[in-house]
Amino acid sequence: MKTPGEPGFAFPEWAYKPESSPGSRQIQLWHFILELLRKEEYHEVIAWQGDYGEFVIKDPDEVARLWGARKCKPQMNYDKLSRALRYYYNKRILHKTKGKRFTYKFNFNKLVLVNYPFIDMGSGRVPQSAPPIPSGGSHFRFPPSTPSEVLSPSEELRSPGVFSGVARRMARGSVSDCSDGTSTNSELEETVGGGDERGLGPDRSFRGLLPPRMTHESLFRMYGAASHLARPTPRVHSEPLSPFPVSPLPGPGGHLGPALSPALSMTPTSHLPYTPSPSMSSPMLGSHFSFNAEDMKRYLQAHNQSVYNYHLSPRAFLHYPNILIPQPHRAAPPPAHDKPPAHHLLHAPPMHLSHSLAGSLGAGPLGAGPLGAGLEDGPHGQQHPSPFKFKLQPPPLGRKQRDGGSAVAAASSSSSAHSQSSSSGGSGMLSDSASAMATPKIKVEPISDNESEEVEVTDISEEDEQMNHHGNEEEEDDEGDEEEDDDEDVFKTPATPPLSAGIQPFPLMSLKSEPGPGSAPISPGGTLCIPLKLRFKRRWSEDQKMEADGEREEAEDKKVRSAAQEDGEAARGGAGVAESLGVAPPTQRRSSSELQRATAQLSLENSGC
DNA sequence: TGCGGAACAC
DNA sequence: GTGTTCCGCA
Repeated sequence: MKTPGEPGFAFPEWAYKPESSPGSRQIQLWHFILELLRKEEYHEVIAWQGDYGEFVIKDPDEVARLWGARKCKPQMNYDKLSRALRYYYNKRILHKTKGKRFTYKFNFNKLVLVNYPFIDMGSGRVPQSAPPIPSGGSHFRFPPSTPSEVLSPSEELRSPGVFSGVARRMARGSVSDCSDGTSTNSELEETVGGGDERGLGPDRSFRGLLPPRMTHESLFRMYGAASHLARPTPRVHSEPLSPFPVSPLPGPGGHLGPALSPALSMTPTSHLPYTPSPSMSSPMLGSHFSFNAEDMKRYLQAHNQSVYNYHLSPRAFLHYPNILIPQPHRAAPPPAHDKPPAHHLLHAPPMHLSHSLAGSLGAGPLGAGPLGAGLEDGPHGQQHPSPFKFKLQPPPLGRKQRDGGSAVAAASSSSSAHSQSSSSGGSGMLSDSASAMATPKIKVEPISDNESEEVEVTDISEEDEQMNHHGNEEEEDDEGDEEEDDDEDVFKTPATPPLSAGIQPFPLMSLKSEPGPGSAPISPGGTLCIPLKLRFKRRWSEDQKMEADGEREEAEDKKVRSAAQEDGEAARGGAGVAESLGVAPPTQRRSSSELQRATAQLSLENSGC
């Protein structure tokens, strides 16, 4: 098992390999696409459109030409390029937006989140349409931290600074290789600008980031800009929208920021077993972020949404806990609208987060489920905390699969539901159970293909959400997404189902309901907050355990579930809060010191709440 | 217009 | 492993 924290932590390799993958000759098509998308110059040729990472190739021939130039393939044409794009379907890097000509959509799960969190899809300048966040409706941009930002995911991730460098490389390098490419190159380069490569760590660093290990610093670096954002930073391009990039947490939140994106990345990769959260937390905790709660929340929301939107794995959500958004109340759902706007990211209603969190909390270890649901809200506003199911994504399906997939998807969804219901009776339980379920199953390995498991998880959540939401986010996309999901396959983990039932839309509810108290060192202050923390701890601990012991996981899950159920009951009773939870099983106990610390901090902070 | 298999190059 | 090229199919 790899833990996120571990160096070996695995993300799909392709995630790291941006330009540098050998086979790719330094630049991969999708990177190239992103590059073009972020450049205003190419907006006429290719531009973001619609939601989430959806983009349209306005001038296929030109895009092909540019790509060919970069790759020194004069013969390149759209037919060929499109073939390459189609291969991404399987990798889930992209999918075709059905019904829209020349329109594709990035699966940020894997890509963006992982790789490009910082990237601003629409370059900062050009808001083009940054890939809008689905739920939010608004488009979010990736935060371009800087011009350089772009980059290849891998490097980017690795080192914050790096990514800029990478971008450069991409720009330059990619194009530069060929004389032909020059045109492209030049442009790209311009955007890229800089030259600082910080070539920091290689992929590994990236990996490291995710996990607890990720150093805050690194994160900050990565998000540096973002961090700034939080504060009045200059850079922030408008990114407010972009979930990841920017906000991540600005300065104080740096942790978050990093965490988030990393988390995302992690999730996407899915590699992270639940650990992420813990890991995240630990770091975060250590640094304790000082962030504005609101901003954080918003950010988180956005993040969650994005995650959700992008089909990130539920795990991504886990991170949120760290974030901690004390706010229980979820207000209205930050509709897409809200989020969309630049500020929104920051401002975005925490709802989702809290809400999601709550759900997750209540749900169980996996925040994901709830989170996902929460994320989704965007459009609707609240969404139900639909239980998301974890699906393990199987390798991308080809069309064939898709075909079958539609049916399958339905089935899966249904099945997932079943599993959930069956598995956990309780609402909250689901998440937990799911998480538990998931965890064990989940492999941390990097896998692209293997992703199935890891990614799957993420996807699953997505699917679940989608399933639940269905039209919400992507209408058009939905199909695609669903397909993807379907394709991905889903393993459903039992968790989700209950959530819907159990999970309460309102974060508060969930919070209260959640058990927590017993276990964790709760801080006096906000009981609610504390519970959450506890919850997180539990989750984390659980995750960890799970990772550690697959078997135990189940047991724990059960316990948790029971606890959750209890919690729910308690909540109902009114008392709530965790006490009932005291049950919090061993997992809590186990919760790593980090977690505890984190929770403690959180609690403290929250108490303020 | 889009998909995906297959062979092949790097 | 990634992408290119070619091709047949819908």
